[in-house]
Amino acid sequence: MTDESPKPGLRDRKRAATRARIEAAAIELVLRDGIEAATVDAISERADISARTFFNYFESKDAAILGLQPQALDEDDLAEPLAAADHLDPIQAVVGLVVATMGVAHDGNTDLHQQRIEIMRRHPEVVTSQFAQLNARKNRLVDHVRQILARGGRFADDAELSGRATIVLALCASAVRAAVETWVETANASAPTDSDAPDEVDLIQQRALSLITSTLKELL
Amino acid sequence: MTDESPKPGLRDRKRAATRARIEAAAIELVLRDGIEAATVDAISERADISARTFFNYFESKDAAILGLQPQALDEDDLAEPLAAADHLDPIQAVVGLVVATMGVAHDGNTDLHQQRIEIMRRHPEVVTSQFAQLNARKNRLVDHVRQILARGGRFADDAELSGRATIVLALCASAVRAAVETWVETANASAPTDSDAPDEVDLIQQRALSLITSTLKELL
DNA sequence: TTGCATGACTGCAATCTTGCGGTACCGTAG
DNA sequence: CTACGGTACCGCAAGATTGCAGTCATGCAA
Repeated sequence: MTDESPKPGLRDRKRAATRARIEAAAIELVLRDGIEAATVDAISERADISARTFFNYFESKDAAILGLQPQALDEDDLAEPLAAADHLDPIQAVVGLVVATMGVAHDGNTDLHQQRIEIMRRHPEVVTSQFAQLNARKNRLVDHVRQILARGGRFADDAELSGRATIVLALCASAVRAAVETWVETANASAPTDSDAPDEVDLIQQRALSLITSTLKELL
Repeated sequence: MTDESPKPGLRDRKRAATRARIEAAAIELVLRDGIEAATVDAISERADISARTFFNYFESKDAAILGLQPQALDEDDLAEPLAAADHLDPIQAVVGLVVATMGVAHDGNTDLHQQRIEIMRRHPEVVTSQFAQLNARKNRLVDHVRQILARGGRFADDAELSGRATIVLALCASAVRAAVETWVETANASAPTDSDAPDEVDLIQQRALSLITSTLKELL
């Protein structure tokens, strides 16, 4: 939407275009034929690429449907919250890491966004399947969280500490999950969102955060 | 090993035998060639069945390697802990459900058991991949846990309640996971277990339970 | 003993996903 | 303008998994 980089070069422009074509094709086909009938081959054909290239752009069919970036999660992404963690209480520190890692991203495209919401309503499995990725991401944090917990010095042996860290992260992942799922359910009942919900994603984010902090308060 | 049912009928005996053959073949091949080289086709061939039949006995290659039953999880399995839940405090009630659902089963065959431990040491991914199943199982409990939590009457709105239930169950699943994983890690360091560890599985079980209860105490 | 309903086993085809190797194209240094 | 390094794309094949439909064995009733 904004014009941060005026012209990223032909290569990148083409790549972005292809990516957009895949996302659009995926959404259209899923909405039209259902999620089973929308095969990778079909989506790829509609996007004018080979099936092989499809997986060059998205990690999985589901990721393409939801438009999820590969989310490389370099150490860079963690640098800032980790630095901040030093002078925060454990709860805020953990929350910072989680937000940096598991944040529900969404680009500016409202059309696609609305259609994806519709897809999640019709096919809750896609959402579910993405939590696996979220869990994987979680594992990269366990060491950091362990250090944060260690600072508190409340957990004696190493196993206890590791267990706690794992549990705390699972809790965060589940909070995100629970927030998304209850939102999908309730949204299911009400009419398809028109314009009165400017940013449902933010609402999910908030709900998850509130769940997380309220639960962490009792754990840390 | 014991003689509970004298003769379950030819059909069932054959089925059990086939199952055992698959388990043995899977373990042998994995230990000999590594987990990648031990394809479903290879295992099936060695067990004298078709690849299709393989998936008739086990939900996945990993399940076969670890010898995991499909774990139908009928309502029957839940009947007893649910009945008991009525007159227990929430913590004990939840623990009862979790044990009934996520228990780490192992049959009496010590040979296979030892070999599986060795496999888990060499290929931690197999273990990891099984937690997906554990998560799936978890979802069937969320309603029951919600009711248990509701009895306490400490959570106002419905969303809060659902969120809590989801989180509590994630916590339990993670505790099991953490227990298994730290065990695999530490076992990694020490020499291959000989005979001094009569029942490592029980140790895991205990460790998980201790983690669960200690954490639940702070949440409920 | 015979016959039928049920469950077991199988081959086949479709899907998703990944690794490998080869070809075409973009950006840029000379 | 041209050659070169790096990407992008592509086809191919293997591997896990599932649905479908046909065949055969088993358990039980007549």
